[in-house]
Amino acid sequence: MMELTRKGEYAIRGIVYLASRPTDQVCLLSDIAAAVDVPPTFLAKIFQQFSKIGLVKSYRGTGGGFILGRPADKITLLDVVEAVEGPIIPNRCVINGIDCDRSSSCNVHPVWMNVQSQVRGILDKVTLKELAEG
Amino acid sequence: MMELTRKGEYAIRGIVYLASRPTDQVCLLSDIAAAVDVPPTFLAKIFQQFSKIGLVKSYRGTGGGFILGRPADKITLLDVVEAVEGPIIPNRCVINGIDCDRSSSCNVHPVWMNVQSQVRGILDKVTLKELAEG
DNA sequence: CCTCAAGAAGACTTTTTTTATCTTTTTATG
DNA sequence: CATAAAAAGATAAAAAAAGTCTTCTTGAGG
Ligand code: SF4
Ligand code: SF4
Repeated sequence: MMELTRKGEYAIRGIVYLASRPTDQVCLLSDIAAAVDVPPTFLAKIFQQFSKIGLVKSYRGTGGGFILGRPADKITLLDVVEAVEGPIIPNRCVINGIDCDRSSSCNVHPVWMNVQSQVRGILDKVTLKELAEG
Repeated sequence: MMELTRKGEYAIRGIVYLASRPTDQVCLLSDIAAAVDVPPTFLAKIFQQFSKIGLVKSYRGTGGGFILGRPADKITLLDVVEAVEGPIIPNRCVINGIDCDRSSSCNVHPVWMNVQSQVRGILDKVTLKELAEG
């Protein structure tokens, strides 16, 4: 239960690697993919998602590649995970607005709310800077 | 991410309902299924899993059905979830023994260990008794 | 302006997991 | 023995995950 998909794992590996590189140096996707051992075409999709929400900045054409969209200490693991996996949802009923008809009287519901809150808290306290340096 | 499957949700609903019934009274699977709005054949499979690990006790034949395998305050939400969903695994590398070749130098690894520990902690503190009564 | 090197976008495929259902067997009751 | 119920196993449909392929767009450099 609660398992990160490969996509999520790949996403983290890729962007942590990027964070470990010199800040101003654009990185080739193919280089990142090779370094973190991820299928390049798959990682491309992931970085496209990153790019759309500004987690990374992309440059096209010759000499193009990727750099972080903001400083590594301003990007959290939660940002990365939610970018590719969607929100942290231990159960459907924690989604705002979408609740099951039992939720008002359900004693399990608050437990999932708590799980969600704790997990988000943990992931939000970890930045790419910490992950890249250690 | 981290979403409980329907099987897990059904499992919880079913056993919480069972915990809300008089302790000594065997419950028909079909009654439980109807009460918690779950496909009876699916719930049957779930309760078979419960039965195998002693979470519930089953009686076959006429007048048969299910009762809890032990007192409701001795069964935790973690017991129930892990019974049908398997262990709480935020990422492959938290499984004992099965670690990726990067795990020793990986800074993300401890984060998943922490997530696992926190989530297990939360679920393990909630008993069926609390859930059934409120 | 032409060519080449990158990423962007979208369609497509394969594999795995989830969500069931159906049939047959076993066990117990009366 | 007839009937009631759970156990077990096979099967199937649907959804999600994982990965590939092709085409398009953008930018640099000659
Ligand atoms: S029954 Fe309770 S735990 Fe399950 S989905 Fe509804 S509110 Fe959430
Ligand atoms: S790279 Fe790190 S987080 Fe990912 S599976 Fe390996 S040890 Fe775990």
